[in-house]
Amino acid sequence: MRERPFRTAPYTVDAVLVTAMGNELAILLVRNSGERERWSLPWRIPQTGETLDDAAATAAKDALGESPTWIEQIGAFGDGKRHPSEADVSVAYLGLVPHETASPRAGYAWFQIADLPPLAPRQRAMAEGATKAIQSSLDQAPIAFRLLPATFTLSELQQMYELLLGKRLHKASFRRALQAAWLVEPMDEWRSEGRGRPAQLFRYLPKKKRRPHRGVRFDFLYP
Amino acid sequence: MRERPFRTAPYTVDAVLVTAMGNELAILLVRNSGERERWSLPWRIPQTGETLDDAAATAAKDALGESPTWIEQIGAFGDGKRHPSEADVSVAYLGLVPHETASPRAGYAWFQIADLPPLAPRQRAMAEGATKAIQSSLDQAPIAFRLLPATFTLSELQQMYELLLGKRLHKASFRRALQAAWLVEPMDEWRSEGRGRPAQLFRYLPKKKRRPHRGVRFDFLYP
DNA sequence: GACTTTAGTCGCAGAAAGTGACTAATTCGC
DNA sequence: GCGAATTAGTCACTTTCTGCGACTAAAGTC
Repeated sequence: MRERPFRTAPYTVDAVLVTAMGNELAILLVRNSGERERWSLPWRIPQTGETLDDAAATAAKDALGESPTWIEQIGAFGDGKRHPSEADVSVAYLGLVPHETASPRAGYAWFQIADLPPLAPRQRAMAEGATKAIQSSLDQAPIAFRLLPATFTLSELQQMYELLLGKRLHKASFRRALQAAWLVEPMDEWRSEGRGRPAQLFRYLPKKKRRPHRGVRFDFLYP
Repeated sequence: MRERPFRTAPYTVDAVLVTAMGNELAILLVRNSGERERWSLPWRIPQTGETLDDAAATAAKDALGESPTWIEQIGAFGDGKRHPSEADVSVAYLGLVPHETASPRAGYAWFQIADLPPLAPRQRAMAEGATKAIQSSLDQAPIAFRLLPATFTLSELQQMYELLLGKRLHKASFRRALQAAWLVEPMDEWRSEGRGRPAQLFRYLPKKKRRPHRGVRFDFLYP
């Protein structure tokens, strides 16, 4: 079983880079060299000595010029579906980028998640896996904060949550919950957005207090 | 970059099979052939045409004689750490087994999760990844039910949750939450466990009603 | 038959969430 | 300059949920 020779790269690392564009999530794709209107996720074959995480970070940096504010592996995809490379397994990473600071390099472009061009089947599965990962870790990880710039208004934060959750939230409840969770810290700055009262700026407040959880919540999503 | 020849198997699929033994979670390990007291996770190199999921199911079946009640990929592990094979990446799967019905084949044995023998570094990482996966999807997936036999008493279910959560729960609150979530269906059977009033048997009730969720819960676990 | 043990329920007090109405600070139209 | 419009931020009330102690129920033990 060992010493079996392999002729193509055994696996790739693919990056699903996500940002919030307007009122939609968007994914970064790269135009396939040679083919006219074929796009794919940015991917990379790890070099010897390069870890999976390294390879994902490099693929992201090649695409964006800078590192995502969040990057996390979402799993290995294989199962016979086709991929731009000939590898039979790809390891997918989810990367989050604030849209304000994200300027893709030449050949790369953002596509709204609901309106993706045709992709190789395995890459489509990875894109779907990424959106599921966002959904499921939305209340486990600071997803929304990583899609926003370092400072933001509470209205912007609420809009981001509404986008991610796909539903409207009540302002007072949202802010109460936010305060209870000690997630955010006010700055001494205000921003005036044209009309209306200026909004105070906040920033994400990491570490710190973990609130005591209360009882079990049977909010199962699986059947 | 392509056409680079590989001399060893490019990747393995490793199964972290978990059960609840007494008051502890336990993992199934297999004794390494040749070496006296070295153990490892059950693993397998996918054959051509075999998907990752297939390979994990096969590894689990080889170990237990039957399929786990739950199996799920938890990610790819690599990053230079050593593995029994020479592959540089392994894809880990978490499998759950009710202890009552799990009888390992020869060469396999359960080890309490807090008291594992030395493992290859990558396999240790996978075992830790599996326990983290259990923690984080405990309220997303019917983990507890997959560690119990098909029918169980509510006290058994509560004990399983207490084991998984690592804390005691209040009986009345537990049952109220359970009822609100429509997760469980009473049978027309009772079981008498020696002393005390006999307990009614229940079974897991899949599909069906999804309760309307309420507002955001900022119960972040990450810093 | 009294006592112990486990199963299962009730109901209250306090905490948290849903919601509409209110105040505050700015720009725009005139 | 001033009122309308717009966005930010807070308050107070109602409804729902949770923690918890105390209770009833049905079995075995001695």
